[in-house]
Order: sequence, then C-alpha cells, then structure tokens
Amino acid sequence: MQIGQLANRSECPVETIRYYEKIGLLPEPDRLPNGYRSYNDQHRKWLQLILRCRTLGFTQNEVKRLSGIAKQDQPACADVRSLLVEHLVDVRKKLRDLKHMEDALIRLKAKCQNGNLNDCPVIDELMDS
Amino acid sequence: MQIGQLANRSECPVETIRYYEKIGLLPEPDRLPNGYRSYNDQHRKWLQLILRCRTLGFTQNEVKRLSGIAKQDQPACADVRSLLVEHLVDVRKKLRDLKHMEDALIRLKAKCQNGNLNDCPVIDELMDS
DNA sequence: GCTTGACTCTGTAGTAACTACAGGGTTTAG
DNA sequence: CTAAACCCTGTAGTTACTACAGAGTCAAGC
Repeated sequence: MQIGQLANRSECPVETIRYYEKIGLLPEPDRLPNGYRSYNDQHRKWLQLILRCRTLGFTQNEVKRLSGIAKQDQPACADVRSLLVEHLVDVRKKLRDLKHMEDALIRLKAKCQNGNLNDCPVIDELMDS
Repeated sequence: MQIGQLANRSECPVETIRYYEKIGLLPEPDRLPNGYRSYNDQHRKWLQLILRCRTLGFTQNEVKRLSGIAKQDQPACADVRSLLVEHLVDVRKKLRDLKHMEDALIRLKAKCQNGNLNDCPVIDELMDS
C-alpha cells in the first residue's frame, strides 16, 4: 500500500500522514526501491488510532502518550484509563466554557431586540466601564 | 496612561496589547516625546471590547468586523446582530461536537471497567478494523 | 554623578496541528 | 513519447498569541 491508497482508505490527506510520521506519531514505513513509502495493515491501524483520537479531541502529546502505551507488549490499561479520565476533565471544562459563551451571546442578542435601533446596545455593553 | 498601566487595568499582557495594535485591532495611540505609547480612555474601551469578544470566542476576523461596525458614527445594529447569530451557530456546533466527544469518552471509559485487565479494550477498539 | 531596577521600544522566533506550495523525480495510460 | 497522476523533500503560511534578544529611558537611592 502506498501513501495515496492509505490516504484514501483512511480519509486522511497525504500531507497529514507524512506530517504524523515527521513528528513521530506514525512509525516510519519501509521504502520501495524508488523511495516511495510502503505501508502495511499495521500502519493503517496506527493511523486509525491517531485519527480517532483526534476526533475525540486529544492533543498530539496525549496521542503520543497513548501510542507509547499501545506499543508495549502488555499495554497498561490503568494508564489508558487515567489518560481518558484526564481528557474527559478537559472536555467537560471546554463544555462549560462554551455553555457560558452561549448564554452570554443569547443575552446580548436579546438586548439587540429587533435589530433596528440606531445606536447599538451590544457594542455599548461590550465597551462599557 | 502608558502601556503598563493599560495592561494592569485591563488584565491583559503588554505584549498582547502591542500585538493587537500590530494586526490593526487596536487603534495606534499617540507617542510621548520618548517614543512610549500614550493611551486614553477610549483606547481602554476598545481593548475592553476586544477582550470581551475574545472571552465570547470570537475570532480576530469577527472582532475586526465588529470593530469596523463600532467605528461608524451610527453603528448598524442589524450587522452586529447577524454577527452574533452567526457566531452563536458556531458555538452551538462546537457544543454538539464536544458533547459527542464526551459521550464517546464515557463509553470508552466504561469499556475499561476496573482498569486492571491485561490487554486494553480501549486501544483495541481505537485501532480496530 | 552614578548605578540599579523597572519600564519601554522593535523585531524575530516559537507554539499546535496542520495545509499549501515549490521544485523536483517516477510511473502509467494512450 | 508525452501528459496526467502519482510520489519525494523542504519550506512557508495559518491563528492567536507568548517569549525572548538587544536596546533605549526614567526615577530613586547612595
């Protein structure tokens, strides 16, 4: 499998795959005689793990930690669990922050009323005091 | 008021103030004979608006649009309102995405159970198929 | 008068997590 | 034989800052 096929099957841009290799997230594949990268199914699974972690909002560093754990013969389940729990805390903090933003935006929008006042109470409030 | 005082009163690092000026978010202040920046209360209000927009999750571009509107003699309230509504859509999308992440993380964590299994079902699932 | 510390200036480089070239080589289809 | 579609490396751009490096300025204390 060369990089384009892996990219297709994984729905991930070619550049991103090379980038993950460069930063050490994805193990370096063998090379064909012409220098092209040659991937096997194990690489595909690694990439899958990275991509899924990304959709879960993990940072690259967290993915690296997870990769380190996964690489071991006997992955330490407890470590994975604590990574998960830590990340869950982050995600919930972001959820709270966004909820606050949403509330504030709704409140500001209500100030705006019908949207055809001449001076804008929203701008006034944002600049005030 | 020079930059340090403005930074203190606004709880915003000095570098950030200079940065906002550089990218055109904050109007350029007068300079003292020695070249130091000299701010007035209007600048403080502008900075306040920028900082509050930031806590609301607006991008710099959105803040620029808002600034453009606020600069007018008769700020167009309807434009502000549409900016608000657009941003609210973004925020709600992010909320949905994060909620999905949270759910997925909770589900994975449950798989982990007590955390002392030898092989890790979480890693298996993330790499699977 | 001189030094020390706190402040200010400009400009550049670093961060995360990619994306988008530029400038080249290789392979395959017609 | 050539054109399209791949592949390679390396560098620069993105967002929203943060962190220096290297320099000038100012007020207080000895």
